[in-house]
Amino acid sequence: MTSSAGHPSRRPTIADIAAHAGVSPTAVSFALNDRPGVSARTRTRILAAVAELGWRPNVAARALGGRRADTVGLVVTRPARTLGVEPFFAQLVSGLQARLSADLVALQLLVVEDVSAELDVYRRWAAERRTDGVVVLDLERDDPRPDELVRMGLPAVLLSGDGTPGPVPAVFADDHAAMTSLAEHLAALGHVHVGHVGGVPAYVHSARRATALHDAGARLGLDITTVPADFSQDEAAAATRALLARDERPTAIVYDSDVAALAGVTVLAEAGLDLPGDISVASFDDSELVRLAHPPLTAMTRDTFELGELVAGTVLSLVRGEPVPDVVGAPTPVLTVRGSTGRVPGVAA
Amino acid sequence: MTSSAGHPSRRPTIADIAAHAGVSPTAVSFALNDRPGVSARTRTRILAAVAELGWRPNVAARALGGRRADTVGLVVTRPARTLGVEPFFAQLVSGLQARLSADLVALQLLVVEDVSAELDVYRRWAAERRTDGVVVLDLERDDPRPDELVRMGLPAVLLSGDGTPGPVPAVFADDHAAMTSLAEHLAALGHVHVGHVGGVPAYVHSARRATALHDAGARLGLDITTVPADFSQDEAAAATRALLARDERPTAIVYDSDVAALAGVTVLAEAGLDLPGDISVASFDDSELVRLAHPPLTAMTRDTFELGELVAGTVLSLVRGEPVPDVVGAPTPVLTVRGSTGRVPGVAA
DNA sequence: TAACGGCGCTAAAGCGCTTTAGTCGGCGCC
DNA sequence: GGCGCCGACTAAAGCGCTTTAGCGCCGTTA
Repeated sequence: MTSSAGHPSRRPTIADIAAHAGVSPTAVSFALNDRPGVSARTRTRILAAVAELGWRPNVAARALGGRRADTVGLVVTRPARTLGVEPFFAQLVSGLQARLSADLVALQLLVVEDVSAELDVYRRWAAERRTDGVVVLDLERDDPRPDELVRMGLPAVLLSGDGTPGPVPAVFADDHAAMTSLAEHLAALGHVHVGHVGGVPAYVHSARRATALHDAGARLGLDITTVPADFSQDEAAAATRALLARDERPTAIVYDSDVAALAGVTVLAEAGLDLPGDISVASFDDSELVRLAHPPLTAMTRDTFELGELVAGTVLSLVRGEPVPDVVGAPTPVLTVRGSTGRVPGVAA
Repeated sequence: MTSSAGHPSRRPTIADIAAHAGVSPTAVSFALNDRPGVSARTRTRILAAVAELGWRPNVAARALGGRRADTVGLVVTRPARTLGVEPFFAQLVSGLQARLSADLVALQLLVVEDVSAELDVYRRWAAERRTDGVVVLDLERDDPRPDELVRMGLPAVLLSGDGTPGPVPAVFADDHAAMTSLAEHLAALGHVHVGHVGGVPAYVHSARRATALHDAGARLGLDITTVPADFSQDEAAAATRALLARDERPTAIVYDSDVAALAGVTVLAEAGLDLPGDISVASFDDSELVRLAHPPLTAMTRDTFELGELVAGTVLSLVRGEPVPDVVGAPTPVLTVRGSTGRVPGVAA
């Protein structure tokens, strides 16, 4: 198992394998990088030497020559602790990681306080040639990041956005269509007064979801009330209470995230409301959390792991200079009906 | 905001700032690395030039010179998708990240299939000088990783272990003591027949927990039945059903993880059992999931985020050659009693 | 006054790889 | 038969930084 003994072990360099194969380092480099200028015979001889000596590229040396760093970065601007709570992140990171590691590209993770710190990180990474590209989350209205990234020449892929082409490619899932189907589901169950615990209003995707719900509401004759909340469960709980306190108490509540939904369900339980007998609940994000709730929650299902893979694949293409569409379509979340939504109370089936 | 215009922007190198400050590159390097051989005057002049030109070190060049890569690695050997489910991981990673990024050290994440693939990754990282050190999880009995890591000279810190000094430093939380206090809690409530849905038996910490529970049981007169399960909720559910099917049905069940506990609770609910009226449930891992359950579950609480910070700090010390104790003590998880545990049914309070 | 030593600094080599600019020999062509 | 061309290969420079060796100067010491 151990490499052949002998000289006090020192990592073999391409000079070593060049000597071993009786060629120049240049030839080795060419052979390793599949470049022309080496005969098939020589190439096999070189690769044999590589295998025999157990050579591995020194990434630092490679990166120094202006090459790839074989690393993709992800900077998350959220309170560090929420990372551990939101299944979305963990799933996304798993997916990113899975796709990247298939190509032996590493994922670099960083959590920062705000967008300005995030931009600093990008600048540092670009300057240090630490990452070949980055994934950008939570696009905001008038977000400075895409333009800045273009300016500093750091390849980037946006997750989300509004589906319109921008300065950097975006992976886009149609939240609008998804939210519409949720609204239709509730309308079909006879609900009219629907509460909506939204996400951070500044986020483009949150805004899109709210808009979609209101659009669908107008069309279907629903009375939608959106109350924004941030990632915290406290805000989601407070928003739920606010909705319950309204004159026209909603008979159904839609939550923008699974964590918010769970917090909301707790409030509803404390208020003595039965699901779905007294009130229906749906979550926009599906996850383990939502499935494990009692009753399991109706939610918009999407494969976040797969989404991560898709995003990672897009970054890889971009980094390699392969053509990448301005907007990469991700599957639209699909409605999964579970026990938390039912017919509006007081109406015969 | 933008750097002063002029030459078609090119990253300033140490040569540029040397020219700008009127000294040699060597002097600049010395100044930047706080080495003697530069007068205070010159040093300030150099640092001023650095600031003015906005110089940033090129990590690749640094690493090439045999220096740090400023990166710490974490390889997780689990099915990639479970990563997104277990709050423990996400929290741990957040904590690691938080501590590392304070020192501008990056976290490299990789998920692999098995321990042999994990070792391959370590070998690659060591060969490529990609990471300065690694964090190792889920130690198993006769685990080859510590010795191998020592052999390849890659600094490593173990999370968990059994509290005895080994070839590499370990951060150790006393699961034994924690599990003991859980057992005492159940005994105090009058439970005698206690089920235990364990973790992966090969893991040292799972084994320790099981041992602790059985030890405490022997002392307190409990009848403990351990059924092992892996990370999957299916197995946890099956284990729960197995426990319910026993002649002497347990009046309380202890779960090794939060995810397992949630799956178990679902089974219990389906069986029409009321918590804690009919049966008590406790989870060894605390988390958001556990708190959001109905009723919220009694659990052993520890701050996993903080644990991550502690581990990261230990790796950093190790990498820098600072003295690190063989065993770094992490806080013992503390019992948090919630609504899921109550007096044994059929016994007067 | 000469020898010595230390300080402040520089020149130059080297880390492992890529890349540019060749060199050399053989082939086809007019 | 000389010319140009092409394929296979090499020499050498260069990426940005660290480090080793060494140089000149000044103050100290005998």
